[in-house]
Amino acid sequence: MTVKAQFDHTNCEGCPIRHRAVCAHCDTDELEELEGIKYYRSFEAGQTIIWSGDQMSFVGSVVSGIASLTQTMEDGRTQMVGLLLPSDFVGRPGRETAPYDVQATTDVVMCCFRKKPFEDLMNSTPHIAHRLLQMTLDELDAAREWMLVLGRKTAREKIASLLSIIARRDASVSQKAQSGPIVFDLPLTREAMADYLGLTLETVSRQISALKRDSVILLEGKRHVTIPDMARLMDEAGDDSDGGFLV
Amino acid sequence: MTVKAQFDHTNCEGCPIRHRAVCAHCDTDELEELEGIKYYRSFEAGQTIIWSGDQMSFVGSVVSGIASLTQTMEDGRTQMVGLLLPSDFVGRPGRETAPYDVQATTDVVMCCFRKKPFEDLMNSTPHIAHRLLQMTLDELDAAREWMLVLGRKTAREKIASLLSIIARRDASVSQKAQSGPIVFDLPLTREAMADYLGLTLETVSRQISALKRDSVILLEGKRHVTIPDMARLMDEAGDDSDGGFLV
DNA sequence: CGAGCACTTGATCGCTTTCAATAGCTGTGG
DNA sequence: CCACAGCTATTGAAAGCGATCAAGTGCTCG
Repeated sequence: MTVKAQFDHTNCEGCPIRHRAVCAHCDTDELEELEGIKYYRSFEAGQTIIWSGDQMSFVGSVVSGIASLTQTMEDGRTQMVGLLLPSDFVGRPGRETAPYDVQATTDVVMCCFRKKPFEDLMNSTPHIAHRLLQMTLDELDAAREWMLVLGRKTAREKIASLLSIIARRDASVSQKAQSGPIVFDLPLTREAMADYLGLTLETVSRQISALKRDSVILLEGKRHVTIPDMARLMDEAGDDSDGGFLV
Repeated sequence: MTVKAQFDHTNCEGCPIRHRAVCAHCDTDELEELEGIKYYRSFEAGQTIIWSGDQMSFVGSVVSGIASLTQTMEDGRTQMVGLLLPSDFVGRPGRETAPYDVQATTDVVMCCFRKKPFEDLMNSTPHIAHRLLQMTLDELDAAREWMLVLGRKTAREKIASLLSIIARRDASVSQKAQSGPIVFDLPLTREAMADYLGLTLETVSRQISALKRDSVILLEGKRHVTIPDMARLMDEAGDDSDGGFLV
């Protein structure tokens, strides 16, 4: 099953992630060069995009859908170490093999570049290298924020933290107003949430039920979430209201 | 009390971190430019180098000693999110305020550059920007490795993971042979270890005692550690012997 | 209708935390 | 020289939180 294209596959100007991806600061000439070496790939939910330890033949950007970076221990314990949203960059110029599994959490479309030509382009166009540095620094901040969540927060605070990150991202993507209830669909299964939070899926389920019982969130079905009071949720997450998560 | 200089403070060629720091790939001309804007600062153990939220007026490299990045919640829970060793870079070009506290864990000497001139230099010398990207990607990998430790490992595995990281770094710095026992001094208090591992200091103490009782490690005093069998320690850490931590 | 999947809920277990007491060490001052 | 404060670290006992084991619900799809 192929994911149907919602946009023009050749013209970067009309690309939905044009203003946030690694190509954000490129001028028209640079964009043309990128257009010359890019190609699209689609992945179904559940598919592994890149296996840990494999050769990485391409790098690229998530155009739509959600992918995750996961590490697995020999006995099967797994930890999600990153959530890749539209415009996020996949791959590591200058390294041969992938350090983690990259999995499609939902159906995913990626804009790919073969690694070698992209590395060459990076060396010749400072705009791309500069943007990639900024994005990597942002990811590093996000990873470190998450270390606090994993190391020091309670199960309830972990769930609230995850919900507030998803809510915040949704708000920033759809440019919604800050006030009023926030509504979104959870893009993750309970198990994926558990792997991201360092919990079991049972604990995730229990804490979501508890937050619902305490009216911190409203649930319709399993996935559709309404947050009546964002400040309340942030409080439950253990963050002061203006503290900034980056994802 | 000022830390005594162990090296020539003007000449980068003789700098002990010359081959690993952000300036590693610079040629002679670029190095001269850096020498023009650099200055050294010393910090005593326990001192805070940068406060979270403050303006960052400088960036720089750790020359000697160990610094830590820590986050603190309002109720006092703290999580160390990074360990800065000699040659590691401090600061973030392109961002105004510091996202975390930077604290001197031991006495620290830093090679500093005022932020603005450094940013200018970064734009004009691709070698620096390129090296900083590589270092940032390495740090990102290290942060993600640590997420697995924080999210999924037991207290015993966490301690073993920390010890194996310190052992490995010591080995890489002193270029020791791979085989035979590894000996080093712990540069962290039990409390600092707890903050890094997301544990309490009592649990750290108990697990160190347990590893000692089981002859995974030998202890002289509180801080002097001998590791008779590195493979055994890595096994206790839950890593396969060739798995690679980056710090 | 039954299989499969995602999720919920209950009961119990055990690891880590919490609370508390103590030891060892260093430096200070009577 | 000894007493004592202050700090780091160890160890014990008890409590609590999340994991584990287990059963059951609701939904979709063939």
